[in-house]
Order: sequence, then structure tokens, then C-alpha cells
Amino acid sequence: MSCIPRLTIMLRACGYRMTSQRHAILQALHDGGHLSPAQIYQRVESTGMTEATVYRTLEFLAENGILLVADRGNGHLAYELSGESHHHIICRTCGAQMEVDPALLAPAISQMESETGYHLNAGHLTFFGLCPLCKQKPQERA
Amino acid sequence: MSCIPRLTIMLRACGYRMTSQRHAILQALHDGGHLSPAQIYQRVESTGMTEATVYRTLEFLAENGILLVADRGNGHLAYELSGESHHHIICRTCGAQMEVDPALLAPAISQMESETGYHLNAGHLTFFGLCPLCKQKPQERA
DNA sequence: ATAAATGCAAATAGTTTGCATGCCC
DNA sequence: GGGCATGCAAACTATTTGCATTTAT
Repeated sequence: MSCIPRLTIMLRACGYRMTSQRHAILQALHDGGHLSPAQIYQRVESTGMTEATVYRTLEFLAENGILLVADRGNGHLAYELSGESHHHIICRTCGAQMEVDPALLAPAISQMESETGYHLNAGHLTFFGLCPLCKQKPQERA
Repeated sequence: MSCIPRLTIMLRACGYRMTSQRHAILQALHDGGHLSPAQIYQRVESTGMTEATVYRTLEFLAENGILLVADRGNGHLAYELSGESHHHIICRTCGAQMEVDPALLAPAISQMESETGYHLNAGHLTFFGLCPLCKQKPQERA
């Protein structure tokens, strides 16, 4: 069910190559969804790939629009397959994540655009808060 | 016009101290508004303060609610004085920043809350896009 | 064949920590 | 005076880079 054949064609059209390492990283992101470089490395480590390759590949794929760079809000980047635009909410207490339909933000974004004159690329935002469970028992230390 | 005397009292009430280093960092953030650890260090370097102290102080002030941690979206954190809740838009091309009234997002946020069950702390968000100038001449390399 | 991509290893940047000393209250 | 805070230096983590080699096309 992976879209990797299509990505392979895209890359070749630009003179780039689909390698086993790129394939493994794309597969990891297809399975994992929203991962940091370290998490990706964990998942592909068994292939013998280097961390340097992970970083280089992520940068390459992001430059070519195949990955989106998201931000975990903790000072580190995360990556995921581009395509379905959506946002994340992360619980500050337990770390639970869920996706948010971008349609919910669309009105606010177009209003921000008209007020500021900026054109926003709000491709992938991360919000923070408390999940339903954690907001009941306030401030139980993780 | 600085609120440092008030912050001093807050700290003392918790048994903490207002030092020249903390004062300098607060002043830098008061003037600079929205700065990374490295930018803050640049501004206070002349006092002889160490980078370690900058990091420790920022963490301390953020823990005590005096600073907000924001996210530049580039994998690094930024800090600013808490108080006025607001958001930022940063131009991807030229780096220009502007503030956004949080009222614009309030409806979207309450809708997200009711759909997801999460309680959001959307204290400080960073959006990315193109500023009015840069969106006219598309993709002129910085 | 040839240019792109990888591995290896070292360099760099950013951040954190331990401990002795200094300074605020 | 007592304890919080800082400086110093080293450790640690995350990320980047150069160069020789491998590999996809």
C-alpha cells in the first residue's frame, strides 16, 4: 500500500536515485508517522545505515518535498511523509498525540492572512495541551 | 518601564534571588522580545556571564512562569517574557517577524478543544509563511 | 561509465552537569 | 551565616562535513 514506487519515479525524474536506505527511511515514516531523526535511526539501524545517512537523507527528502518537517516543540525536529496535511496535538503531561483536521484551522488562517498580509504555509502545526485523561487529574507528575 | 521589580518580588516570595545575571537576561528579553539562547548570550556576554548560566537561568525562569518557551520551528527553542499572550508569523524567505493577536485563533482553538476533548495551552505559537514583500517576488534566494 | 549516495570517522554546535566559590537576603 | 546562584571546565548529545568507496541508472 506504500506510495514508494511513485516517489521513485519522482526522484528519477530529477536525476536522483532510490536507494535501499531511502526506501527504508520512507518505510519507517510510513509505519511510524511522525518521527525524530533518532527514532528513525532506531528503526533502520538494523540495515547498517549510519546516522549521518539518516540526517542527509531526511534533509534531502524534505528539500524535495517528499517529507514535511514538523516541530515537536522541544527544540528538535520531526519528519513525516508529506501529502495529507494535518496538525498534531500533544499532551504535555503524558505525551499522547492525536491528529487534527486542518479544516478546523482554515478560517483562522485565512483571517490571519488578510489581517497581516502574509501568505501562510501552515502545512503542519503542533499544538500542546492536556489530553482528556490528564486534564481530569491535574498535574500528576509523569 | 521594566517589570523587573515586580519579578524580583515574585522570586523572593519563593525563596529565590534576583541576581545581576537574571536581571541582565530579563532586560535582554525585554528589549529583544523573542530570542534564542545564543542570541541572549550575545546580548549579555559583556557582563562576563557564562553560557551555562544563560541556559540554567532560562530554564529556571521558564519553570517559574516568568518566561515562555516558544519554538522557532527550526529545531531550537526561543524564550520571551510571559504576560501578553500572542503568536508570531515568521517569513520563510527574509525572516521578518510580526505578532498576531491571539483573538484571531480563539475560535479555532475552542473548536479544536470541543472536537478533540483536549484542553489546549496555545500560549505561544509560531506560524510560517511569506511576508507581503517576499510573496510578490517568489523564491528569491536570501 | 558516471554521477549520485553511502560509510566512516572526525569535527562542530548546542546543551547539560559537578564541584568549588561567590554573593544575595 | 546560610543557602541559592554562578563560573569554570568537562561531558554529553545532536548534527554536520570531507573524503574514499560503493551503487543506481
